[in-house]
Amino acid sequence: MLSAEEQLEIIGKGVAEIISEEELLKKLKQAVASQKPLRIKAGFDPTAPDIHLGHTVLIQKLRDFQHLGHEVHFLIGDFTGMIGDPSGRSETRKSLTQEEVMKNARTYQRQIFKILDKQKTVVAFNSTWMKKMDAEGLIKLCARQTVARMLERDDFSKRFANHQPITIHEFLYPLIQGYDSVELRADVELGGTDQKFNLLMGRELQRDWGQSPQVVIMMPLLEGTDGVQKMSKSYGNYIGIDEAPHQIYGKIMSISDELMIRYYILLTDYSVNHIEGVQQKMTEGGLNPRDVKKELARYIVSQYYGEQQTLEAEKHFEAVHQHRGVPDEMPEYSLASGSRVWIVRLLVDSGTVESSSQARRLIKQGSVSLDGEKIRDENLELLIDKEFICKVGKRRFLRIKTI
RNA sequence: GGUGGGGUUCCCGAGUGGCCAAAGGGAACAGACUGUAAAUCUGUCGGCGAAGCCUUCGGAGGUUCGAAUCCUCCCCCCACCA
Repeated sequence: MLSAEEQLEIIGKGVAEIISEEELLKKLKQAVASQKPLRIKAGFDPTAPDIHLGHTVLIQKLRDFQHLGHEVHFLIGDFTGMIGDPSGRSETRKSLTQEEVMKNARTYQRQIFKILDKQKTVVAFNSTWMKKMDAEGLIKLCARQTVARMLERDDFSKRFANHQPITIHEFLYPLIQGYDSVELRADVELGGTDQKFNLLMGRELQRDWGQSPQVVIMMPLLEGTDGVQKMSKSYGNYIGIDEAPHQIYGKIMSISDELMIRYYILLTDYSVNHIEGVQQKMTEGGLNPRDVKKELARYIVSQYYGEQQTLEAEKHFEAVHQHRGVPDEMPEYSLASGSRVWIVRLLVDSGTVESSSQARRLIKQGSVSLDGEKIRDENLELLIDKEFICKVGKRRFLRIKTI
């Protein structure tokens, strides 16, 4: 085990806030002295069954702890998932059914072990203890906090001020999340900055239950591909770690140059110094941002797929986007040899384009080409006598085969 | 329970009898450019083999030559008071 100070440095990289650093150092020292690993808790709401890069910021920090020899408790909030975390929400979340929650939880587990060491990870479900809690227990838990305290929370107070509804069960969420820390006897809990209130609740409840309060470590929220809103499935700006390698690669290449730096800081192990150096070189013109971005794309894809697939993803990108070429693989559509097909019909029937209106528009805009030749006539009747490659826009391809 | 305010195209949001397939913004898509699926600029942005026609403004009826707009009923949402 590394010394407490060395550990603190690794843990501290990239975090938004630690409450408190002194307490953490103290706990680390104790762990080193007693050779007893710390119990690290991170809770996940099984709402989005796809883990995306935003989640990985936190999971990678858990991995750091694992590497340092600590015990990671991956808590799946199957019970709280039925409430729906109100954090950062401007409206009440839909609650999930038991079935949905369990299905999502399974997917979660499969995905996190792309990053975490399965052998060293304890997976827990908060329904284990919450299902046993009776009404009396719940009321006693509720008695620990006041409405005023709840309303201190920024999202609640905003909603309250804006006269948006807050349902009472939403107040239970932070209480239960906090109580989970009691059950897990967590030494440290990790969460996003938006989780601050919930994380602090754990400290208070642990104190109430006579435990030493957990240290709270908050990770910054990763912006999605739009560069504005946090990465989230519901905003459609996410990059899922289950996506195809070339998809991940491409999505990373589509982020703005500015956002790329942020991704470097939160998603790679490069030191802040190194990243600033790269940034400097880019502004001076010594480095092409495109190449820097390609390196980021390689870095991330190779985390979830091997070298081989990463290289293929890059080749795909270079062929299709950089050199405006044709990918190796594309959807195929077969037609009888010698038949004649109206180009619009072909695009619609093959599923390349959604409607004939859209196909016409695209043709008018000069975005449809056959074997590299632009089509201008939307009434074109195509004679199917050989294999064609049809390209729509920059990245939609169709191979037309003959039978 | 009482009183007000709402539900418009993927999202936000304007529209209060014809000029409305419906302003504006965002997203998306396309073209140009490039250093890339960055940035920027320009355009497109319900459907139909495209002439015209059809469907769309919470739902169902109605008034009218004509309804997103007016009337009736219903459904849903929100606020204030209790």
